[in-house]
Amino acid sequence: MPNAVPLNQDISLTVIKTACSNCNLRELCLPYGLDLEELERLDDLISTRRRIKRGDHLYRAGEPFDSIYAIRSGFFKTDVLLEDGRDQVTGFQMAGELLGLDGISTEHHTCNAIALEDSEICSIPFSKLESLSREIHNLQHHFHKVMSREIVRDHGVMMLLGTMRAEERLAAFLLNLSQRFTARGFSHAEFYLRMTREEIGSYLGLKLETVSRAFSRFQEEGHIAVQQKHIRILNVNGLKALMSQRT
Amino acid sequence: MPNAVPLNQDISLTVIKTACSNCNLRELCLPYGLDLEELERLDDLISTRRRIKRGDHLYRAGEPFDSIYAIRSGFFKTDVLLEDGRDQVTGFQMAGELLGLDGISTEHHTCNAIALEDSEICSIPFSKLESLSREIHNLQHHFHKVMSREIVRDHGVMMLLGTMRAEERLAAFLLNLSQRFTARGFSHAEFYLRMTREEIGSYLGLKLETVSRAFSRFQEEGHIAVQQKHIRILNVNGLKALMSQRT
DNA sequence: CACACCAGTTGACATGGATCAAGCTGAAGC
DNA sequence: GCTTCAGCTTGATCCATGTCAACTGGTGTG
Repeated sequence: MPNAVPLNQDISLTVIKTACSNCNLRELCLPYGLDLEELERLDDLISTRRRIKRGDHLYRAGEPFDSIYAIRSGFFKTDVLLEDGRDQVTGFQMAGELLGLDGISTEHHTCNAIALEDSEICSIPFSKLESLSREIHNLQHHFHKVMSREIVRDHGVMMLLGTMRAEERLAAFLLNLSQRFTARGFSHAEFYLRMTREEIGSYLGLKLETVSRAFSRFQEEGHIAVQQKHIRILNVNGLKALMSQRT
Repeated sequence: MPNAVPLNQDISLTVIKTACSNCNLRELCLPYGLDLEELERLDDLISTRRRIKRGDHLYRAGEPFDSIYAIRSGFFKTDVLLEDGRDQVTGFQMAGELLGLDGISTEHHTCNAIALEDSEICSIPFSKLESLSREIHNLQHHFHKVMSREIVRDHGVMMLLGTMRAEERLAAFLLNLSQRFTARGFSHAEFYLRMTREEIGSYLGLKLETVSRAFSRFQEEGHIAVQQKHIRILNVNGLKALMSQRT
C-alpha cells in the first residue's frame, strides 16, 4: 500500500545540507521565483535547522518573536487559547509552509505551534529576512504574497465557520488537504490524517462526535473510505457536491 | 447628544491636501513611525484620493489588484461570496485601516469592499509601496506589522466563530468596536452602528433574528442601551463577563 | 502476552440558534 | 402630514449539533 505522506527518513536522506538552493520544497516555500544567486544569499540567512518531536511546541503564545519558520518536513497545528480553557485550532501546516507570521505584529507569538509528527524546520531570523528583502525584490514580493495568502486562507476558514453546516465543513477540509498533498506530489486520494478527531473538530468549529459521525456518513454514502486516520477519497465530486448543497 | 462617529464634513474641512504628513490619522495608518522626510516620500506615492458613496464598491472580488487603500474617513465592510449565494462578512473597517491586502496573493481581489457610509480613501499603488519600502526600513517593517495584525485579527474571528455562543460573539463584537472608536478619539461608550443586523449576523455567523434577540437581552440585563443603530454601553464589565461565562 | 489507555464510534437525549411568521418603527419620499 | 418600505423585534416551532454515556478497537508498555 503506497504511503501518501512523506516519512522523515526519505527527506533527511535526500537533503543533506541546510540550504534552500538544494531543498526540494523551494518551489512551494519562501525561495519561490528566486534566481540562483539570490537563492544563495537566502541560504546564508537560514543558519539553523531544528528537529521538533511529535507533541513538542515550536513556539508558544506570548514568547518573544524573532524568527519565522519554514517546515522542511512534518506536520504542525497552530492554536489559540482563551483564558477559560477553550481553544481553537487556527490551522494545520505541512512541508513548505511558513509558521510564525502572527508574531510580527506584536513582536510576540500570539498562538502555539505544535508538531503533530516528528518534524524539521528552518529558522529564518525575521530582521535578516527584512534586510535581504530590501535588496531582493523577488524575495520581498513573494514574502508579501505569502502573507496575503494567509489572509485569504483565513477568510476561507471564516466562510466555513460562519456559513457551512457540519458535513460541508468536513468535505471542504478533506478537499483542502487533498489539494495540498497533491501540490507536494503525493496522492490526492489517499492520505493519513496527522490530527485527532478532536483537533479536526476544533479547527472546524465542531465537536469530535460530530466529526466522527460525518466521517461515518461519508463512508456510508461511498464518498470516502475511513480506517482510523487513513483516508481514501473514492468520489471527489461527491464531496464537492456536498459543499454547495443547501440544507 | 454627542455624535460618536466622525461626520464627513468635519474631516474634509480639516484635511485639505492629500498628504499623509498632515493627515490626522497618521499615527494609526501606514505612516506610523516614519520621520518627516520619510513621510514626505510617502506623500509622493499617494496621488489619488477618492470618495466612495454609501453602498458603492471600492473593489469587487475578481478584479485585478494593483493598489491597497487607506480609509481616510467613513466605514466599510468586506465580504466573500460563495457560488450558491451565501456570503460571509469578513470584516468591518474604519478610518486609518487598510483595505485590499487580500489581493496581493493572487494579484486579484478575493473579496468585495463596500462603503457602509459615504467615505474617502487614499489609493496606494502597491508596486510603488514595495519600492519605497525597500528604501525605508520603517515603512517596510510597519507594513509587515499591519499585515501580521490582520492575520492575528482573523485568528480572533476564527476563535469567535469556532468556540463562542451567540451572546459571547455579540459582546466581543461590541467591545471590539468600542475599543477601536476609543483609539480614534471617540467615545468608547456611545456610537452608531453603520451596519445592519443582518451584516452583523453574517460577520458573527448568526442570523439577524439571533443578533436582535441578543441585543434585547443585553438591554434587559442593563449592559447596553439600544435604540436602532445607536448603542450606549452601560456596563463594560458586564459585557466582558459575558464573554468568559461558559454555558 | 496481557493490560491499560486513549482515540474513535455510536446511541439517546437536550438545547441553542435557525426558521417561519406576524407585527412594529422610523426615515425618506410624495 | 401621510405613505411606504427596509430594517428590526418578538413569538412559536423545529432541527442540527451538542452533551452525556456506553462501548470498541488499536497501540504502546511492562
